[in-house]
Amino acid sequence: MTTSALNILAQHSLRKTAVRMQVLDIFLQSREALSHNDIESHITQVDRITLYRTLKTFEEKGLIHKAIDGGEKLKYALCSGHCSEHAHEDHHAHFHCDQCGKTFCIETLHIPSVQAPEGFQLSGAYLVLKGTCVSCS
Amino acid sequence: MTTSALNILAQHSLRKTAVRMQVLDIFLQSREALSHNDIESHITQVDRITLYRTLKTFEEKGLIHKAIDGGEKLKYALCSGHCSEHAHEDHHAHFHCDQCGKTFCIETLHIPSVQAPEGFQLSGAYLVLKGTCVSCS
DNA sequence: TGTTTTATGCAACATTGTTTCATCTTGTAA
DNA sequence: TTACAAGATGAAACAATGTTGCATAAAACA
Repeated sequence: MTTSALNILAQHSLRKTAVRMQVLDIFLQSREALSHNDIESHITQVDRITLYRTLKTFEEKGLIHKAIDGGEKLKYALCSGHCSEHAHEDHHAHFHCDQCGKTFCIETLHIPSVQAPEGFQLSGAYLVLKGTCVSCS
Repeated sequence: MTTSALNILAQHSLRKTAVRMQVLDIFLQSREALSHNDIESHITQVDRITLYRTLKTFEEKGLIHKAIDGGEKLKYALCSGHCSEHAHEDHHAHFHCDQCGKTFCIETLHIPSVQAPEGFQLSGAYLVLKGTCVSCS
């Protein structure tokens, strides 16, 4: 299995540290995208600054991706396995619940291909669904 | 014509004030979505707090809508006419330029209808395109 | 013109994010 | 195992962003 924190770090040539292991474990145990604040409140005594840097590193190296949800807070979710430093491949939609504010990756829903407007060059797209999630409805 | 700042305010039963007129004029003259900061730098001497409240009021009353662009900054754009306090109707995509960071409403591109995942109830969706805009390519 | 309602500006505060630097830890090689 | 170099962490200081309460000013209306 490749879904242990230790393996994920090794796969991306990142050093094993206490903070990184804890943060990865939180992501592995979570079904939803997490904001900086969410993570901070799950870990006992982690430095704010270190967490910012950890998330930044994880994103750059392809371990996690930003979950665009139209909300005011930036959230991250684990990449599904095929991402690397050079190519993020998160072509799925995200669902944002208006009630509880949680954000979920909808791996089964791919971004539909759209046509770029005249003169614009397209490099990617986000699709965000909003409404009420399973737990809230 | 209904596209003067004064008319827009009247249509939404909002008082005519200096700040509101200035902010609306900036939106009317802009082809792109504007962040709080963008607006602040276009107006000479406006109070930060007042601007926050003005934008909030405008959004609640249906004059402007949030332009979700996946960027770190919240941006707003003028609604196209059919919005009100009770129903925002901005079912178009937004384009975010990776180069200059500007965000444009793509009125001609409507959000495709998607199927909600099992157990989720859909109330709306955002579609964000990213790439290079006309001026930058 | 006077009164009521609403908007504004200021102060103070809360949250979020960044930079610099000294210290500690990890991985590696002797 | 130990020593070393690269990288990660934590603290302080700062910058940007956003909110709340309150006194004052302006707009709408009788």
